[in-house]
Amino acid sequence: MKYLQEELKDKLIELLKTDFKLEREEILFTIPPKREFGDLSTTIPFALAKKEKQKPFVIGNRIIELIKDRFDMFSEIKLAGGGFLNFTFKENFLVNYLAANIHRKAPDTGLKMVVEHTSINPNKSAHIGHLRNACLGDTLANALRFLGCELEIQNYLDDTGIQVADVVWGLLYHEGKSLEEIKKIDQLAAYLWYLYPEVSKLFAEDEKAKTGRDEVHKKIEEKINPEYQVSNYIAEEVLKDHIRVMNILGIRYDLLVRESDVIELDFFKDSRTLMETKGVMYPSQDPEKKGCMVIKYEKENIEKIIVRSNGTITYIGKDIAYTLWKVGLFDRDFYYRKFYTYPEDAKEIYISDYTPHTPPGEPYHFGGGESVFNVIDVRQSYLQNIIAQVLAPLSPADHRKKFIHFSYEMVALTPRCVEEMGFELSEEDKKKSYVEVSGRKGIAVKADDLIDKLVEKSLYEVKLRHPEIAEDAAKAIARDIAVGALRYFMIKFNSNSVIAFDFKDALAFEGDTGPYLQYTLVRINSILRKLKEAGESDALEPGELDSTVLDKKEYDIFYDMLLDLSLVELQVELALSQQELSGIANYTYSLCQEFNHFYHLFPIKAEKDIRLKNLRLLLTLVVKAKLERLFSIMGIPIPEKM
RNA sequence: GCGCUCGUAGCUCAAUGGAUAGAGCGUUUGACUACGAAUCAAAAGGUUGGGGGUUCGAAUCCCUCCGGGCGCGCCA
Repeated sequence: MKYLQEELKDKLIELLKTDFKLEREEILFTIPPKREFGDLSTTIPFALAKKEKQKPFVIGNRIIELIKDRFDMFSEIKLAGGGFLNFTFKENFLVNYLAANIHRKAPDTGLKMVVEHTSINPNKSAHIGHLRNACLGDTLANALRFLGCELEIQNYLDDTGIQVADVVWGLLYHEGKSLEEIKKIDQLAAYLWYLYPEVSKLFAEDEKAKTGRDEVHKKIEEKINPEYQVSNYIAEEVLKDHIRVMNILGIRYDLLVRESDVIELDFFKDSRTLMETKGVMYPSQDPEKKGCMVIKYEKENIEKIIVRSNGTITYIGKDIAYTLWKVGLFDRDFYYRKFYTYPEDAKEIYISDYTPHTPPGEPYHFGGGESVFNVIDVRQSYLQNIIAQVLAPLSPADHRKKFIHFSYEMVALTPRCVEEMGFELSEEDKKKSYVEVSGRKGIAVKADDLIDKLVEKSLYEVKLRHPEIAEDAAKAIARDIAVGALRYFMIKFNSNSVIAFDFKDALAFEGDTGPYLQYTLVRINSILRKLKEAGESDALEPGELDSTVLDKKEYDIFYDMLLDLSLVELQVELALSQQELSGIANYTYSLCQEFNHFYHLFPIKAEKDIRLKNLRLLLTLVVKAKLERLFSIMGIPIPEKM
């Protein structure tokens, strides 16, 4: 079932089509700043005025002539402010509409979307920058799911890169450990968190160490032991640690893809054929790039190397091959095996492999998405633009696949935060508003450490408020609050603004924070529970609702909320079309603010007038239903109490 | 050098080219004998970095200057 504004758009286009050419995208519904202007506002007359070369109010009046008396739900359609086309709902239309559609869901689109996120180098623990990636990626996937898409979540594992070789060298030759000894290391990812900066420093200073590392890298590529075994062991162990941390935040994956398998199974062969057939890739005529296969990067009118003169494939080439597989542009496929089982519900994650593990007859349907979303920070924009440009002409003209770089800015640290963690800063860095996170330098906040601090603080707050509560129950609540705080913090900022991380802000539980949202919903649940305990109904009585019984003050607040609540689907759609998930967070926050305001003014349980009580209960139920949907999109858990 | 991006209240940030630029934190003041105070109410706080332009309308688009950040390899 389509939601309200979607139906309105369809009908407007239909009614106006003989007189005006109106695109769907030109119809934007907003809520007017003043109630007397109406309930819903559009700027259609302004948009058409430009095309028709007429005054907005002339166009507006023509539109009104065409559409008046054609809508049952409106009592008035009028022009205001020189060209705003404003609609006013009939008395009680909206309240009854929302009451009838509390649990409505978007219809299935039948479209499969592939979202790749997290994709952390498997050589150390995750840090806060990775948390932003995973929180955005998971929220993106949930938002798409909310709008009726089928989702596949992939996590790409760069197991052939130099970063893994760095720590393999560190363990084998710097620390002189054997594979057996390495296997005995407890919390390997965290161990490597400290080893990685240590060896990175050595590579910068000591040529011999660097040469040793390069040899290790080569041996890994050639599958020579013990380097190869150690590298595999590390990559998988660290990956499991990343999966564990993200699972704490409710972030999960369907498939892990190893770069080594993309290479081993020669996915590039198929993408090469495709690119050459379509003339996208060709031998360079540039003497400096003699013997290289290149593509033309239109934006800068330069050639980018895909195959080096020695026949090896560049990073861009590998990424193009993987991306082509993701959108299903060739038949070649990975082998798969089960890699990890989530302890809570036994759900499996699969991993790619280059040798057969697939039991005969067991079908796999990974890859082949309608659209592919790559959640990667803005520093990869250059590369992602190239991939997008290459991909466009390779998919059939009648069925263009979409490749979307879901870009966001990095998480940095405030100088104060860096100093608090005990690092020395240069005078120059101290003056900066933020310092870039660097796993290589060790200047970073480990995801586990941040989560621990959040849990510790929320546990303290929970015990303060509920001293009677059992330790286990308190801890479970504290975890929910910590997760809510973190996930909200990671998506509330615009994606193209740098988060200057500071513990003070990240640990805030008041105001514009996750716990504020949670508190609103926990209290709603508490009200409904108390109603039930008192033997009253916590569900809505059937029958027509009449909001005219409310006095003016209450009616105004009540009606504003109804209008805002009617925009949920629109807000989620808008966030996706703008690639700006913070809109979902901001919208949810404003709904909570409105409800908290309402709650303080007007009692629900204690109200004696049954008509008032029923209306307030309806509002509470609608807010609850909408908040639950929004929370699940953002991955914010709902604690029992707090 | 070229490309991308940011500059909004003391601080951290919102604002689909729209109607009077909004929140939180902090400051000052008030509200728990109440459906939960992780809450609510109120006050103070703004030349949206400067200048020009486009538009019925600009924080938003264009130009320019100033000040930050990031990216641009036969690395990954």
